[in-house]
Amino acid sequence: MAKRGYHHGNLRAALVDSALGLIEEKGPTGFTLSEAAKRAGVTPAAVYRHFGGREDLIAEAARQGFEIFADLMEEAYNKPSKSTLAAFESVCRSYLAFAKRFPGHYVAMFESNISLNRSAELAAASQRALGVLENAAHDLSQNLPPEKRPPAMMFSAHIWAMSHGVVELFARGNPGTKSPYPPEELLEAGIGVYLRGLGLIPLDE
Amino acid sequence: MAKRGYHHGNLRAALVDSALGLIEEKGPTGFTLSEAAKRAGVTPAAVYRHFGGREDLIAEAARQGFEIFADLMEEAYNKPSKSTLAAFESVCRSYLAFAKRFPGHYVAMFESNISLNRSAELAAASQRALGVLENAAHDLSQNLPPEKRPPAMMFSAHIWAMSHGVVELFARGNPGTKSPYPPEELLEAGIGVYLRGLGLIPLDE
DNA sequence: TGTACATCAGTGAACGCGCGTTCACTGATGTAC
DNA sequence: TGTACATCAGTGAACGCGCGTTCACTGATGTAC
Repeated sequence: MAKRGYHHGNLRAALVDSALGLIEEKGPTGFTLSEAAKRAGVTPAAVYRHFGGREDLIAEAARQGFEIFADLMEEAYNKPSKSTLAAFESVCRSYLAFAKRFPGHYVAMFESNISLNRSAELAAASQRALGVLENAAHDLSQNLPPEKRPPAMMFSAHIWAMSHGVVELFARGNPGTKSPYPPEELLEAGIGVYLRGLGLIPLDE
Repeated sequence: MAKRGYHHGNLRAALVDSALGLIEEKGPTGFTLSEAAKRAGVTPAAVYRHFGGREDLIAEAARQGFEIFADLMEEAYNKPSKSTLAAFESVCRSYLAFAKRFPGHYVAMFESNISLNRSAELAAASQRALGVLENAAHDLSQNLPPEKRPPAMMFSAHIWAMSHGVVELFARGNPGTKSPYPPEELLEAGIGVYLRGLGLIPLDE
């Protein structure tokens, strides 16, 4: 990111970065505006040139997270592949990949108690991300005869729930909980079973 | 709970209760030792007669939560029912029922960043609860021929993940997210699909 | 039943701390001439 | 190219606050006689 500002260069971006680092290292509670400012090499007061306050900074981190999240899932979905099934599974893999690669973002998005309606931009970004998943689910469900087709929204909610559950329970270095299986394997298997249950994968495959 | 103490009666229990109320109302961050003491009608310093400190109080709330959780799931599982399938589904329903009925406990257990190994009692309680779910999954999987049988641990991890995901994403009055379906319905349907995928429910049922 | 005593749950004051936020300021940068 | 000026990003000090924790204490309770 090129310097463009007056003194710091791009303090706004640097603040978001330190916030993400803090969240990642210390959990959602571990983030403080003052500490984020300190990490960016700046006085706490300087933050107020770029953000309305503590919450706005978290919200911006979450917003960026949803944008990246949506991009990654979109990329996975649009990657040329043999089938809608393969495309869908690729999207699911990218869910977990995102959570592991951008843990700070993930926490800001889902564990910081930020309202997704706090700003229009945040709401739009989160809807875009969830929309990708829902689209993938919708397209895949077209492989089923109409009478066996689940509502796309329910379908994607199930996938989302299982993915989120795996991330929260098994993908974190959760103190005291050790995962019985690698999270990728666990999620892949779980979604496989679920898709079989819908009739989207033959039972004996 | 009968009075049994000297001055307050049973301050220890009262403190856990106020902590749970606070967590429920204000989220995991909203809990402070001082406020919990105040709600129990007592000076913050009094807390130290009963707990090592702030974290110990949360840990005790979580421990009690796991005990209740385990009891409820056990009860659901041991309730006489037509089949292992019915018993299993009953356990799943009790998962969500617990989360809705004891939201403070649920948060203390899963969102407070308490290590489950912080004390032997907490570890035991959490293992007991998860053990019930794993047993139910194990018993149900016996309905399958051995070569199609999933490892009980993976089976129960999937159910746990989906249940937890539904709770976190759709069962909370999450600000900004509105659930597309009632969480009970969503979870019941999701688990139904999953069980079909394992071959535990006929596909056309 | 009455009294003296021991116990120990809860008090109240104090602590040092870091927090989010405010404000008048300063001084590096970009711009106009 | 050089100078004067305007801008505004970041400073530094200050604020009031509630936090978790400590400590010597006090006074209600239970107990021994």
